Amino acid sequence: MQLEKVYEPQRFEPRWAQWWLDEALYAASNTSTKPMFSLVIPPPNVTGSLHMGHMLEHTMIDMVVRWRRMCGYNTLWLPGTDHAGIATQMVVERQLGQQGIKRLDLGREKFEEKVWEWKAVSGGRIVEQMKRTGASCDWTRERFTMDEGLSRAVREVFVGLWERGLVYRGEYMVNWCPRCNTALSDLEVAHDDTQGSLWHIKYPVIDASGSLTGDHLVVATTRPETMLGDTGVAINAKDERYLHLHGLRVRLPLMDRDIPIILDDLADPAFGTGVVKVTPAHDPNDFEAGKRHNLPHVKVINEHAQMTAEAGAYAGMDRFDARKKIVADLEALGLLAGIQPHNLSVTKCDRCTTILEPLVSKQWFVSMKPLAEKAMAAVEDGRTTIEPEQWRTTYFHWMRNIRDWCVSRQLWWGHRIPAWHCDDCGHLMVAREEPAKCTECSSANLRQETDVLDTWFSSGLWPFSTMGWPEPTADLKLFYPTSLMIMGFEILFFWCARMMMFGLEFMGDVPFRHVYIHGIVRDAQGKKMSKTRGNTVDPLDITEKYGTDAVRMALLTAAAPGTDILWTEDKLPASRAFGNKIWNAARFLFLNMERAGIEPCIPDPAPAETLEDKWIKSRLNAAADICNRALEVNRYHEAAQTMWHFFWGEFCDWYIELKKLRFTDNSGLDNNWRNLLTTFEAALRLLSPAMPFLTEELWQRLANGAPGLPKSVTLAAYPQYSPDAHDAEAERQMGLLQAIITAARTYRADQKIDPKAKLAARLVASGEALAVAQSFRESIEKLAGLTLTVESGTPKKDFELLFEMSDADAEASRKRLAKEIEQLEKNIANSERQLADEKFLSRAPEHIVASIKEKLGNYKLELESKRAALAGL
RNA sequence: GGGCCUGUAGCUCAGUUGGUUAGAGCGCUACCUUGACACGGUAGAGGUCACAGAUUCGAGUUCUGUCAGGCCCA
Repeated sequence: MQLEKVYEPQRFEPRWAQWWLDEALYAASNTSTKPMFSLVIPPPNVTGSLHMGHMLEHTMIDMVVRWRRMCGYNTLWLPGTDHAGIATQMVVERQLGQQGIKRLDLGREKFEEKVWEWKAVSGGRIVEQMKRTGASCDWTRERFTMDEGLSRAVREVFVGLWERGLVYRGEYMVNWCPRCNTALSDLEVAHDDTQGSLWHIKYPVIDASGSLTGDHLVVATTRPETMLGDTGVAINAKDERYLHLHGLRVRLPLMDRDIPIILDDLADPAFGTGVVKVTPAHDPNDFEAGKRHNLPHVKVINEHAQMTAEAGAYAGMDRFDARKKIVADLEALGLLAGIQPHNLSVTKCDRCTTILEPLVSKQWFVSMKPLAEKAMAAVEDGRTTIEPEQWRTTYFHWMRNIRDWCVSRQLWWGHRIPAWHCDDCGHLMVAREEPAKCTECSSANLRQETDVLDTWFSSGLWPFSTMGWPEPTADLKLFYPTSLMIMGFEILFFWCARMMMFGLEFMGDVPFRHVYIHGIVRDAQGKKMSKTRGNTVDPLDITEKYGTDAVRMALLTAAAPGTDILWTEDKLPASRAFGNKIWNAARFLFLNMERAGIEPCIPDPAPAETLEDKWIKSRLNAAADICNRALEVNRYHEAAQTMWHFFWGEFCDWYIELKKLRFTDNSGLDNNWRNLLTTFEAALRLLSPAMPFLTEELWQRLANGAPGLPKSVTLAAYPQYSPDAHDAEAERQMGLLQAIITAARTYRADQKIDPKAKLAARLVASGEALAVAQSFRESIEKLAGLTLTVESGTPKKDFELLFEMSDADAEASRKRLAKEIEQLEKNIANSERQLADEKFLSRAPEHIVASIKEKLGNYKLELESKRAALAGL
């Protein structure tokens, strides 16, 4: 069998992706008795497409899931998407807008139909992209947050919370997005530090009889347009400057409304003028102050951020136009005392960046404190772990300062709140199914609540709603709690925290045993990738160009816990080169198998007879050990780097190089080949979780359809550590062999000896080194370009390699030796100083002292040897 | 304002509980178009671990402070 000369993953990746799907290779069993490993995907937004963040997350998940599966676990990776209420509604509204259709003209039902149509198109896209990248999900269990079953779970939980008294409805000040036309939760608000202004406005003081006193109070505000809704002016009780005015009133400019001067801590004597206007309808702090002082609400800005009829002459204007006009009008009246530049934090809509308007409205809330307490306890006692550690701290910090969650959204796309209003008596009913008549007055005039729930409400149920809850399904029984959750920190509060709360409340147990928070993929300058910045990388583009395995490897090797990935495209050629290396190692084996008269096969294991066989088995064992332990604790980069180093630095650089010297035509499947092929096959299994496509392609070619083998390398056994396979002797001896070859090569390079010229050399050694040099004499000659004589003797170090130097330039050697001697002298001085230090001797542990002594001995031997060599030049 | 993280080779980053001469990939230099691979091979150069103190026999690693950069929450 001939492999093409160059690794071209595009040729086989789509084929294997499709085959894995067709064979349903990754479907989990809910009747299996094998140990279980389950994980639910953080559901991507159904309207989105795959970006680098997904690619990183899915690659990590896929690696750990594939590894568990190969380790013999009954493995479930449950895929799906969420309906992303606001984002999806925005997209569909925009599309309809292009056809000149308005949502309100269409009506709720028709609009919902349109969204479902769009979902069918767009939801397919991200799933197709995932399939192409080989995500080893159980596609038979794919879910969507708006599926019937998941919607039922949403109703069940909402009603359950209502029955527990944890859901309430009321008039509160909420974050309102005038563009999305909906209330938002605190988490959907972005705070943006902006350079603004502080306007100082004169409010004329009036006395009890209603006449102007000629005095005035100067208030400082960042939002002059809200003054039209002022219903009070606050001063601080400790502020001597204004106390004499307490009890009087001021005449609100532009509106000619008389409003009281109140005493309240809202007024900070150190800020601005120390006098603050109070607008209970348009500011959260003023809302509270208004409650304390019974101030009326005057709503001057509406849901569309336009001035209301209450705004008098400004009615109908946009809030920012009104601001300009009001400032101008105040100035004309001589009531503008000044304008100061001022830095302030502006609240914006997380989705559309529109500046939010705090508005009072009737919304649905979930009481969070009781839920948060359970969620904290579960992490405190270790039922769920959160790693890296810093996120555990963040989790607690947020939970401790939690506030109630506004869950209602004024959207049409989402789970409609299961509540009904009686049009006759006004009674409110929350129920699992639509009631036939009012439970108070028996009227049949019922209207369902028009609000829908925050998308994160349904996402919060994901680990159990996807498994069939509230039905007691076999899936739930086996796969809940899930084993692991891998996700980004940006949804730690939005999602992870809520899943913890809902899981504990409704399943009586945590949703997952471990949470691992990965970093985010940034651009080369460390900036977050975003479409508006235009610095995004399309994972499918680079996948097409370099292959999925290369993209995976580039991400994995860079993904150290707790750090973000600065994405530079030069990571890709490197990992594709690694793929090419693997490909060509295989190509080499296949070519030589043909010469040896061997059909591709995975032979039975053979005893390791040669040093290189014993050594590579020991190294494979060590690599398997590191990979298994690293994957156990989410150290993906460590596993990936270990695979890389084992395959390239050990298997290719040394093992194959030594093995090829033993090839003879028509040898047949001897022990030499058995060892080589079984090691190669084990290496493919070792690498499979990281590079599933390439390893599958090569493994299938090697397996050659032989009976009795697993269907796919991705279902074969992952290499495991065995203490018996560790061979210290072989590692030591191989180390000597490598040192001999490297010494000769270094010498040649230093001396700039023609690479084709054979160099005569003498090796003096004793014991193990002598034995190794004797049995590998020809190999050393070939790999280092020598003609070598090996002599028994007593070298100063392990061995001495001597060259004929009659006409060679000794200068380079002298320089190198001098440098090495200098380093050795430094080391010796260091060690001697340490060993002369009584404090060190008395306080350091014995094994450390012993190791320093041994080190010193070695340095001295080496120094002697180098000095002799230098003298001999 | 409260909290978290980062600062190690030209670049991107590793560096478990303090203990050999601080590592990798890319890049760089020299040589090699050696029959698997130039997406390659061989050999190199390159770091006072941001700075200042402290603890310790011993600090890249622990503690304190300073500087620089980033993030989260108000």
